[in-house]
Amino acid sequence: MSDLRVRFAPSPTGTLHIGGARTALFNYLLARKEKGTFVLRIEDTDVERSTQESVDAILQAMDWLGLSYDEGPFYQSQRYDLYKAKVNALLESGAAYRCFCTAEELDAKREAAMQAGGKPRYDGTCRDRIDQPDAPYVVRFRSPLEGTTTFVDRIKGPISFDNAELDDLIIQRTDGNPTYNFVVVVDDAEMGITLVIRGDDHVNNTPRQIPMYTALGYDAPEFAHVPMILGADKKRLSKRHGATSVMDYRAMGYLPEAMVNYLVRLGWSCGDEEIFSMADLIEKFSLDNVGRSAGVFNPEKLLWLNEHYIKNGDPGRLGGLVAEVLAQQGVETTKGPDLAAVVKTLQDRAKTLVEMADGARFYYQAPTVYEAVAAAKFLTAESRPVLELLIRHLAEATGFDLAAIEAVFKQVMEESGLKLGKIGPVVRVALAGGSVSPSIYEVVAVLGREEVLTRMKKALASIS
RNA sequence: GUCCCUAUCGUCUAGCCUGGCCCAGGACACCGGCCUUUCACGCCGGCGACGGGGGUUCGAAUCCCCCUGGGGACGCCA
Repeated sequence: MSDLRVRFAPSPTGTLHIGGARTALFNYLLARKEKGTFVLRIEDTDVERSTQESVDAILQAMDWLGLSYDEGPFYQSQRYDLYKAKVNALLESGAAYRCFCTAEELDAKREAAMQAGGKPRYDGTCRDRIDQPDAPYVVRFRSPLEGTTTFVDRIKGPISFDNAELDDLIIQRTDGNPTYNFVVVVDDAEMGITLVIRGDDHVNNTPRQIPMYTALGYDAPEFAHVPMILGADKKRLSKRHGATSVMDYRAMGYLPEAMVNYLVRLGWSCGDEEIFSMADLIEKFSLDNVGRSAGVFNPEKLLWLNEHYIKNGDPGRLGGLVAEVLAQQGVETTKGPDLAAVVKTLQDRAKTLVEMADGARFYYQAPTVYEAVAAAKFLTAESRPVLELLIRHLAEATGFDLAAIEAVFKQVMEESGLKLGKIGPVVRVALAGGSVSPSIYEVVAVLGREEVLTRMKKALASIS
């Protein structure tokens, strides 16, 4: 166990997105690699937008990806007493003060400042006021006016801000609830977080938070800001770029290991290596190799990785997953051929579990209608003799493994004088209902003698 | 607008810190070929980048400066 303590702190206002998942992954990986502690904290101080459904969705997504945490989930909504006490401490020490400006006044000032071409900042109206009217107020943190705040980002290197750029941010709302920039400081400190790994969009918050650690009597943690993930148009990744939720990909038939592999390589690299198992990553991951610039989310590469993991996956496990997809589509898989055997015939031709399910369906549901074009071309009077020949020999074959089946086809080819190119398509339509299927010998073997004969006879009967 | 970050093939990136091994390597995608009973897989090959301008140096993708591009932040959201 090392002293490293990291955390993932999502706000439950939606599902777990690609970007959040990567941040969580980086935290997880570093914690596991350094044998540190990974804390999960739910940032639900925005009562309006936080929902239990979102919490569940996030937890579920993390579980799917295999990102286990050591402590938590902690809910900020259950820690208000702590925040309240800290706000009061700041008020007493003078590090914070009450501000009686109304939201409307503030909006107007912000608008004006923006118009004037400046940075919209709080003008400090209540910073030094002595009277304390009996009116609604917010609490603001007294930020330093001069000097520079610098920190060394573990990914980006030294970053510094002029304190004059900062304004006094609100740490407690009119309704008494604390705000993000405050609770994040209190919690990261109270939970002993030593390294904050979070999105790039928080670099600007960092110089505002550092003085708060000091005012509260805490040591500031280290920071590592992970670059943003962009869409193909270089704009911040959002719904209009298509599926951005991790679970959307699960629904589309993606494997969690493909998602993890893709996510980690977006912004991190290890020489020329492309394929990483979670175990590899725990061994090899390092903040030193995380890039500093934003990256574009590339669904094609994710697809390729998924294809890779499907191709190399354990047939038994994949079979279970495909069965789930099929079940959702109302296809029963408990009766037909062995799922693992079915999967083996499809691993080289499916890029997703959904595609695999599409390819596997015919094994469990005999064709009720034949694909029109294929039937017109192959289920003709001309193919009757071939089907009859096949039915006879297949029924008589001593074994029914690949070798036996191949022998039967060889024999039929000889007797009919036809090449496999003529016979294969006929059998394919009869068994699978269309012109696309795995290798015909494999299909025959997996389907089994009884089912093959049934389907062939049915096809034969359809030719009239 | 102000501030912060950032910049190698269309995309993800290696190389940059510790200049020469780089007329820049890998992967995805794309294109062509081979294999082939369908669809795929696989294999082989190809296209394709150091944003621009100044420096420093015998020598720069690598170091420095400026410009430009891109992203982010500027909320009683997180």
